[in-house]
Amino acid sequence: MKISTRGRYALRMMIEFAMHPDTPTKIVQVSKNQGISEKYLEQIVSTLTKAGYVKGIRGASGGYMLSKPACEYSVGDILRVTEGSLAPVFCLEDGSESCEKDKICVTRRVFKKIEDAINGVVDNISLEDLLKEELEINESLALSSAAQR
Amino acid sequence: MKISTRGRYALRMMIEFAMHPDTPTKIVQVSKNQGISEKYLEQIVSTLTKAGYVKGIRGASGGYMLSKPACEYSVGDILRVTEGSLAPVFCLEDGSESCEKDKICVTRRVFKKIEDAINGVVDNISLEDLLKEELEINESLALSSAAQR
DNA sequence: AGAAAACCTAGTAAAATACTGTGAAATAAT
DNA sequence: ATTATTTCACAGTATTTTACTAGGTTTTCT
Repeated sequence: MKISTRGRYALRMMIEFAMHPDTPTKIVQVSKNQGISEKYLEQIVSTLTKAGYVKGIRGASGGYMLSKPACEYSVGDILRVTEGSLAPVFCLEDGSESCEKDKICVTRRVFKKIEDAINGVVDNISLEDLLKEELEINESLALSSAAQR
Repeated sequence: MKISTRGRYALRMMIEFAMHPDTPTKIVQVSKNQGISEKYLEQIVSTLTKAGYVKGIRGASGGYMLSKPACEYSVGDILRVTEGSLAPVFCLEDGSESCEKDKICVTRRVFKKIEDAINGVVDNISLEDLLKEELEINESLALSSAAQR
């Protein structure tokens, strides 16, 4: 019952992209800032581009940019596309041929409630929300380190 | 982001135990009813006994019994003990030495909210609730099959 | 005594996870 | 035009987790 590195790294990468929405962000920069392997980030970002969430710009001075403003992404969007699905059991996933016991299964109902609860959280937090929190934290860190001098 | 068979099977097994709270239920019976390997169920039930959730009675005419009334188990109890944890990331787990970025991490907050949401669901459904639903379904199935004659 | 159950420990095949590696294609800077 | 820089694409691999299987011991009822 864990969110994998793919989803977690994707979130952190998207926040990086959201920080300079007008200039492309390079993978190598994200890698350095976040301490995550470049190659692995490339792989993850490719699912984001395929989903149309980011635009890749090739060549020197290239990088990645969000294709929409940060407020239009939910955490759920990002996690679902990178994780594959947030359903806690396979029988709740979209394409799954419902396991015949469909309407008989009491545990299925429990899992549906769990799924709804998860979606309720992640669909109500936007990338912009994360960005704002991140900026607030960075600010307060800058202030406290300035105070130490 | 999936609940494993251990957790799912444990729930179904506990429902079986809850159905005859006064007589021991044999693993072989659960196995037949649920179509799950005996040996695997044995392994799962051992974590339930170690947690004190069920009592094993050895010997012929033995089996397993709930150690408390069904209303005193939450689905969360059962899932947590069999799954290990329901935290969506390792850094939220009990014994984990919080990853230094503790208070700086914006994504951690998201994951905490997810965890809280999951717990909110599973801690508010009791084994008795599941049992009742199960019995209702069985009844309606019996009625409809009787009507066919 | 014998059968039937729980209990215990170890092993194992398959899948998923978390990467690494190689190189091609596009673009900007020189 | 060439070179450097970046995304892009695809393949490979080590580790971990999952989902079991297997064999045997112990306890207790009949």
